[in-house]
Amino acid sequence: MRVISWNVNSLRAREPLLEKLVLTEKPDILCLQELKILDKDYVESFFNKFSLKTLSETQKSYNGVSISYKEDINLKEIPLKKLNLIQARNNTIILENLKLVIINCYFPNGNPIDTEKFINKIEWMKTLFKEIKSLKDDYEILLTGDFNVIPDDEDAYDIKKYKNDALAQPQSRKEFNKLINLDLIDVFKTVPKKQSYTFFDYKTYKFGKDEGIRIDFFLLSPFIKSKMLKLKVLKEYRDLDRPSDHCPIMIDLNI
DNA sequence: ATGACCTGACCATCAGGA
Repeated sequence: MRVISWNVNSLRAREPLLEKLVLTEKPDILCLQELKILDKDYVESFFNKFSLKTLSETQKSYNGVSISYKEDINLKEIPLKKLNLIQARNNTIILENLKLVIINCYFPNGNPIDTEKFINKIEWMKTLFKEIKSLKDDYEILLTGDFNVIPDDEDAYDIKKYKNDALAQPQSRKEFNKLINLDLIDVFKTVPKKQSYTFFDYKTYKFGKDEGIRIDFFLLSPFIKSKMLKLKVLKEYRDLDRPSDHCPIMIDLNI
């Protein structure tokens, strides 16, 4: 089973690259973030063209997440409503036959740090922690998406630039580590730094300078990790016409 | 450097991203 996660920074703007991604990489499950479109029917019909079913949480202009999947996959949605109370930031699905839950998240950015936005980021992460804590008793976990957290200094090309950024604050890292301490494995952690960056700022053309940060993740329970066949940041999609500022991330599982 | 670039709103310029 191949799972891809991608913060597309607008579905409409990324349609040509999404088509390429779907046709080339053939994901079984495709988790997207930052759709920036309200129209759920539009999102669904876009992926229908590629024989993918889709479930989505949307809002106008901002945020929005979706999970598309091959038609023969048997799954059900479990809405974690507390994660979508204010903005559309989560879809969660269960594959009952595998006892696996897949949680797709667009974590709040949280900047600037002296505002309500940062408080809301930390609250949202605490809510996610509680949800996963209760799910992990019954299910294997695959948690993915744009976490908007730089967990360690080495996950940025120059951590000094992020000293006052919500992504690298101790509180943000603490909430990230609480997820890890639920016995979830950050599988990209052992991938060499320059191959594990997932975001390159449009401003000052960071991609060309290889100055990125690692903020998109797969966090897996140990059994799912044991089924991992392949893992890759699809960096080439950051180098095409009209790219997202995030790279897609891809994992193959022997399940 | 509270910058730069990109997107959606909507038509001039702002909010938001990270």
